[in-house]
Amino acid sequence: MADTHAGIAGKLRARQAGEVETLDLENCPVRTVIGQIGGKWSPLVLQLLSERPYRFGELRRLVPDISQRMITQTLRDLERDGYVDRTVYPTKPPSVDYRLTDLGRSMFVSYSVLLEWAHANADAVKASRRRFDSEAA
Amino acid sequence: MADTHAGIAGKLRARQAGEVETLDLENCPVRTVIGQIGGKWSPLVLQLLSERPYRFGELRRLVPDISQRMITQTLRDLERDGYVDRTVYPTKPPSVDYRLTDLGRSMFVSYSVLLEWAHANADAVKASRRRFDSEAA
DNA sequence: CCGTATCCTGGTCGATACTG
DNA sequence: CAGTATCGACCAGGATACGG
Repeated sequence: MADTHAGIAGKLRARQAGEVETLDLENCPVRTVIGQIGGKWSPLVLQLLSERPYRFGELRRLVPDISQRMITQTLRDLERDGYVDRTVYPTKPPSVDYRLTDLGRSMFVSYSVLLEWAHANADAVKASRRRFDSEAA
Repeated sequence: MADTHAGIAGKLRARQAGEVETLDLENCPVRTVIGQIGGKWSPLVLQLLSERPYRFGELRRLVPDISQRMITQTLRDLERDGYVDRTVYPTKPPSVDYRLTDLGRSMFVSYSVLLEWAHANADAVKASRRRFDSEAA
């Protein structure tokens, strides 16, 4: 079982007892998930899509300073991981919209707990950061 | 107010109503927090420290394949943000231990919700990924 | 035992230009 | 409108060597 984050301390004890058990960092569930949704634009896009479906152009306009390349890539990666569903309407000109899948909504419920913590405590973190940097001299 | 992730849809409505309101991506609370704890080694280290304090060498041995440079840097950054407390015992040879602060424990409570989701659903994500990649042809 | 300093590489992201 | 293609800058992260 390749579960790096489950019971690491248990593995330490096992190792001290003489067993040889190795953590599998290649196949780590946490990295699989966090690696994508922790990206630069993913939280922003996910938050928007958690409210309602959006069209490509809407997302692009709503997220300032995002390049066309990055909005495309972010949406493709979220679709690839099964968080987002992409629907093409073959109108002229074409129209595409994006919405969360059930998996995406399920994930975002858990993610939003952390996101809310971030909102509530970002000032404390920034304060700690300033203090640390000034003490560095 | 520089709160990128709070009420973006509200800002859309405001913009559609003719107001000019810009998102501040430089000073974004989510990036401040996620940028650090979403790093490659931070989740692993935080998970370990959530169990009990650890000494530097223990952490190094517990996290396979981490370089001395990265364990040091990860711990310093977590300390800088106020999540981790570093205690030096001036013994000979010196000994240093690391433990979560109250802020760190508070953060990890929220983080662990997402971490647990990742454990439970990583297979679904990987399956979706494989499906997407094979369809790409 | 617990680090710091230096160099280097691979991947991420942005800018720009072009297409169905 | 909704993308793809290409190039280059930048930086997180790894290897290695040395210091308190």
